[in-house]
Amino acid sequence: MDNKDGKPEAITAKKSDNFSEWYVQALIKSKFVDYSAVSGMLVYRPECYFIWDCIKNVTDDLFKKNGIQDAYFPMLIPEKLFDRESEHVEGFAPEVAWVTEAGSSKLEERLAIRPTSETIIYDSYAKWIRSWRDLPLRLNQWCSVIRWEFKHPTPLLRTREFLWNEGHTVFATKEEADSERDIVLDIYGYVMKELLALPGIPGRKTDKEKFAGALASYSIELMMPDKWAIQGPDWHSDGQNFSKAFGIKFIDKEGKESYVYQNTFAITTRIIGALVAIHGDDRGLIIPPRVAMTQIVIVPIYTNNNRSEVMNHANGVYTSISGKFRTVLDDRDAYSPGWKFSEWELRGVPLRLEIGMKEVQDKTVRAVRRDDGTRLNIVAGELPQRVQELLGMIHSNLYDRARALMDSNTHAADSYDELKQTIKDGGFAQSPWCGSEQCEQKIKDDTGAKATNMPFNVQGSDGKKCVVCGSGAKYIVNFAKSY
RNA sequence: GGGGCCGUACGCUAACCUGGCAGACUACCAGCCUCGGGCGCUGGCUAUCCGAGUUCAAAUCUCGGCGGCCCCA
Repeated sequence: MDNKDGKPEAITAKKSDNFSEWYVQALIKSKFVDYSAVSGMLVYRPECYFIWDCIKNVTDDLFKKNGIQDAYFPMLIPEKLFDRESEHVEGFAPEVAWVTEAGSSKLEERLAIRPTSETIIYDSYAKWIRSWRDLPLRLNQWCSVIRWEFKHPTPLLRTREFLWNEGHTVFATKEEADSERDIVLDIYGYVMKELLALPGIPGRKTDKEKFAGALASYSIELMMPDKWAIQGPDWHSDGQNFSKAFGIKFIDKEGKESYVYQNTFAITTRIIGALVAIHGDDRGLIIPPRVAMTQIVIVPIYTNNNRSEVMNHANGVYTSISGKFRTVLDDRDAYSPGWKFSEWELRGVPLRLEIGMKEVQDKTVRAVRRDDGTRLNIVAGELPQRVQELLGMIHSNLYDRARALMDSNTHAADSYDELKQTIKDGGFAQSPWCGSEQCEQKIKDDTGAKATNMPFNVQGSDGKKCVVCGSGAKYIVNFAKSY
């Protein structure tokens, strides 16, 4: 984008000055994703897709351990099925893409390309469930969905196609259905913290912001570097809305016919956009070690005179760690060491090992952390253990840094003035609220902030007054400008 | 719905106003190099969105199409 300084591949925008420009350059120049021929639809290149694979594998494993199995349902949904639940249709209709033709003939009934799969899945559930013995039924699918956004697309954060899991579980009773909530939210929280080094705020959505057709929605909210909120994974209690619309009913133990209670839940590729945005810096991406396709890059530093000695040492180091860590030995002759440093930093490899003649003589390697630039020399014989420690430290540091950003910009705001000031300054305002949609709407109109969720870990609305109307507060709500 | 801007190689850009061999940087390919922060050098490859018009001659002027971006409602 800018060649004048002779570094055309480097990111020219500063994250702190121009966040959105920085974000796009970081993603594209690092070869993490690319635009495709379809506006609003992305190509996930290997380092990006690797992260999705990690999220998918770990999440799926935990789903299975908790009794949720994978299945797969069609991508196309007949219009009459799609239209069956009215709130659901209203929520999604404006951005549904339709298939209307096959070859040269018009279809008799147009088919929706799934924006989400409740309707096609519940049509099957209605056929499968007859008795209390068929319950619970807990299925999940990994797929992509299409929502034809008309706002300006942003890579990973707002795209017309994205990848996700959609869990669709059904139970005989409301209690049983509700008991799934914390299991699923804990799985998502674990994946965020332990894999992606991302902190989040779990809580319940307000009725205004809940999923179309749900009784209640719960989300994990994250803070972006511009101090706006972005919604992470979510879980919805759908009650009997869909089961009544789709006729999913069973004969219970007493011989009575009743409708099932349902839940849905999802994590999407959007979280990878949040990961890039939150961890990256002016040099490029910083990928947390557990999801980095390349965890360690070895850069040998040699001239024609000492190439074999240096490569000898570098190969030894590679052999000693490559079985245990995802390691690349960058022995490309065509690039200078400095060029390689910049390249791997741009791509976010968490740990770099430099090996030149000094290290050959000392039998050491020079390690450079991507997260904070720390350099240290490591004795070659201690490598696997030391590298293991360093990767762990990098993960913790990334998490702590993101946590500090979020915590230091989250404020209790018990008055309307405090709320307005917090939103104006940028950040999360946690304020008492009476529960009325008018008060919620007024906050949105006055400040541009919306209710992200009502955090589980913030109690104490007792005795407090709604910041808008002054009547008794029922909830503490996390208000923020939101993606 | 209304208004504006812009389409030159992988990318970024010059030439456009005032018509005359489409130039630089980068990438890419081949080779060299003294290669510790995008090192330096030699050689090579690739482009005027599509169509029509005006003209001896069109990237340049005119018209139409297609595509992209921005602003307003």
